[in-house]
Order: sequence, then structure tokens, then C-alpha cells
Amino acid sequence: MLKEQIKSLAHDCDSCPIRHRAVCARCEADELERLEEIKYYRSFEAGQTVIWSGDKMDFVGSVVSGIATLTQTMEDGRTQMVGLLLPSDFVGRPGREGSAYDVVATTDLVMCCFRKRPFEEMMVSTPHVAQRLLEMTLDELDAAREWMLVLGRKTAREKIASLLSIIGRRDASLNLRGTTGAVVFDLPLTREAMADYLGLTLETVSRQMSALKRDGVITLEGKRHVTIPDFSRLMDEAGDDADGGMLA
Amino acid sequence: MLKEQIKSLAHDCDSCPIRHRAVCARCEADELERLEEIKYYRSFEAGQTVIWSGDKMDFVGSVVSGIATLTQTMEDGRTQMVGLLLPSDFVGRPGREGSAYDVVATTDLVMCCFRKRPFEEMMVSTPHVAQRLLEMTLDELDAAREWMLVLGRKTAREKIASLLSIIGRRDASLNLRGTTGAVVFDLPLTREAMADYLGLTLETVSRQMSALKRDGVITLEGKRHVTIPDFSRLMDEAGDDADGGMLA
DNA sequence: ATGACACTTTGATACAGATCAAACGCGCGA
DNA sequence: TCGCGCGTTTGATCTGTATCAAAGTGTCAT
Repeated sequence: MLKEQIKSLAHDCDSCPIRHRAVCARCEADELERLEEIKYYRSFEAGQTVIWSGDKMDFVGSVVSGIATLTQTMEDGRTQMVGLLLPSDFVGRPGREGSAYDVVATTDLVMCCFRKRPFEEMMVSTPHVAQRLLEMTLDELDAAREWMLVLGRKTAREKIASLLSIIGRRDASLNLRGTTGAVVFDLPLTREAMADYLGLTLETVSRQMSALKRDGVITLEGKRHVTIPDFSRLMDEAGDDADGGMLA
Repeated sequence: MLKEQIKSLAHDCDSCPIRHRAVCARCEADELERLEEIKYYRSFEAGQTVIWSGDKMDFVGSVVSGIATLTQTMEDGRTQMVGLLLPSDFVGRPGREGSAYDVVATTDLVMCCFRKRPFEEMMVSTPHVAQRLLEMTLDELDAAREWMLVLGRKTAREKIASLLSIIGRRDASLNLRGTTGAVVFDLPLTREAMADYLGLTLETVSRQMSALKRDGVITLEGKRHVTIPDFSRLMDEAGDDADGGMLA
């Protein structure tokens, strides 16, 4: 999507692509007006750092388009990704001064930011915002716990399959396709970013991608364009039971 | 603490040991009254399962005393602990029918439960409950992300040291002691539970505990009673920088 | 085109932690 | 007191993934 298109779309919440999924999802017209007063857009290029861990953060916000990552780094340089932020996901923690993580744009990124103080005031005065944020935070907690199982107990092959199935499923839902036929998407992550997500080295990621290709679980055109001919086969490889443990 | 003591204490929110830390922490007197109407206590013995993953859950609630664990299990039996529930921690998710995890009492356990439907209604009508739950959920998300770093990138020795420092720090804060002098506590987990928490086998846990003892990082009396003579030494072993990355 | 550079693949080897196996210690009921 | 059972320790060996190293691919600027 061109930056100009986004600029023109995004200025008005009514035509915002994430209007119905972000923190503002439940807001009424008058509440949106209050939000409009404290919001502004920021764009980042692929590879740019949005905030460094520990830095003061004077805004919170939503990813409008593009993808960002949350990572933690140890003193000796080992890093672990702890969040993958997709359009509509929320960044920042109301009530906290600094960022706890590095936030990095992995693709070109547009964010809808709210000045922090006024947003925090809205949190108390406008239940719809706090309610939606609670819902989103609970979802993120579930995702984090799912990921703890992946990190703690799955083999390298299962980890890769898990990541592919997550991205594939999200992609299918964004584009309103099911996961019955073949699923096709572009990987938004480098091998190194995949490794950081999965607690592996990039060499192991590469080897396991090759192995899944060799075994016909996936097809690759170039390094990034992935086709999954049989999605339930992929789920088997991920070690999840066939229906993915979906819960209402 | 004797069950009888808890029963007598717990009936009245004013003398509840978790009054100021649980979901109800922000409630006013009238709000507490409404909560009292929908609450009841349940006790579990060490080892008992509170709920199985997938089972219908008609309550949510708080841990009053004792410790419970949240675990995920794969079809082939591999398990990963994804939460360690201490007094004041919240169990269950408003708006969800079934439990996503197995919840097991690892010590004798007392819970303060709320009937789910009425609690969900209070969530909308009483902002203080929802606000506090949001705060607690954000804290849990941070803890889960910290744990992702442990699971994904730390060595077995660092994992053990991380777990010990977490338990030691919590214990010191519960008992209003600092972490400057020696820290002493009883491990509330078996070696197997520690392994499930850390994504290790129980043999590796045992070996690393022995190694930390041999190297003078910890002292053991019996299998469970731990003394940490120098807490900052333990933090070094955990790979965390000395002040533990504490953020306001 | 051509080179430079970032990303990726592939190969050889090392090692941390898993697995398989046996014995130990200690609390508890008979 | 004995013996049973659970949790734990320790030992020997195996293996999956990391590490070290080199070569391959594609894209972009010149």
C-alpha cells in the first residue's frame, strides 16, 4: 500500500483499515472524536528501530500497516523475540514510563500513536477503551503461553511448522480465506528473525525449511514466497492437534 | 496456615490476606458487597486438579493461599508449565467458556471463586474490577515474555538460577525482607515441576541443582530448603544484569 | 554488465542436554 | 521395625542443535 494512500485514509477513523480490530474498536462516535484529538501518525522504514528498551516512551499506539517485533536482549547479545506486532496490535503499556523491549519495524510500518498522558486519562474516563485493551491483552497472554510451549518443548522442525501455521492462519483470516485449500503467503521475516522468534540459530532454521520443502510439506518460490498445499499436514508437523485447539 | 483459620478469615473481605493485591484491590465498600454476594471458597489438596484443559469453567477466581500451576500438554504427553499462580493471582478468563489449560494445585490451595456470569456483568458495570484485572494481566504478560527469554535462550544452569531468583525475590517481597542479605526459602516445586517450568528434563534439573550447590551459589538442607548466601551472585548466574531490569 | 553486500544454504564437527538405567534416601503405613 | 513407594541423585551413552566455516543467490548502485 502506498504511503500516500495510507495518509489519506488514515486521517479519518471511519475509513481506517484497523478501525474494528484495534483498541478503538468499541468506541462510539464521540469517543472517536476525543481520540482524534490526541492521535498522530508515524511512519518507519523497514529495519528502523521504533524505540529502544529502557527509553522513555511518551506515546502508545496501534500498528496500522506493516509488521514490528518486540525483542529482549541479554548483555552478551543473545536475543529473543517476545512479540510479533501485526496490524491492529497495540504497542506500549499505559502507566509505564519506559519501554521494556526493543521495538523494531521489520517491514515499512505505519503507526497510529496517542499521546500517553491524555490516553491514560481516557482509559479511566472511557470504559470502552479499557475494555477493549483488556480483551486484547488477554489474547496476547494466550499467544505468549502458546509460544512458551513452542519454545520449551518443541523440536526445531515442529517450531518452524508452528511458525508457518501461525502466519498462514493469520494471513488466511486477514484475507478472508479459509485454511481448507492451499495457503499461500509471503514470509515477513528473515531467517534470522525466525530464529529469534523460535529460540534457534539461523542455520537450523534454514536447514529445517529445506527439510520441510524436501518432504513436500511446503513449496518455496524464492526465499520468501511460501505455499502450503495441505494445511492439516503442516499442523501435524507442528505437533498441534488437527483443529488447533480453538476456543471460544 | 490451618484450613479453619482461613475459613474464618476469608469469609470477610476486610481481613482477607490478599485484599489489597487481588482483582478486588481497587474496590470500594459497596463494590465489595456485590462481590461478596457472588463469591464462595473452594479448597484443594496438594496434587488435586482444579480444572482440566477444555473443561467448562463456570467460575473465575483468586488464589488465596497455596500455589497452583497452569500447564499445557501435547498429544504425546510433553508438557510445559505456562503459569505459576501465587496468592492473589487470578484464574480464568472472563468471556471464555472452557479452560485453555490444566490448572493443578501443587500445594494445599484455597481459592476465592466468583460465579462467572455475575462476575462478567460486574466487569462492565464496575470499572474498578476491570481496571485492576487489566493491570494484573499486563503484569502477567510481562512475566510471560520474560519467561520466553528464559525458555528460548538460556542454558540449563541459567534457567535454574532464573527460577531460583524469581522464587527468592517473590518470597522476600511477601515477607517484607530485602534481597541484600542471605535469602532462605522452601521450594514449592518438585524437580519434575521445575523441569516442566523450564523446558528441561528432571535429570538435568537435578544435575544443575547439584552443580550450583557444589559451586557455592546455593546451599541445600534436604531437597527443598534453599539458602542463597549472595543474591547478586545468583543473578549473575541467571544472566540477568544486576538490578534485574526493574521498571516502574 | 559488474561488483558489493545482505541474506541464505550447505557442510563438518563439537557439545549441551536428552535418554536409558540403576541406586539412593526418606517418610509412612503395616 | 520393616519394607514399600515416591522423589531424587548419579552414571553412561546418544542425539539434536549449536558452532565454525565456506560457498551460493539475488538485488541494487555504479
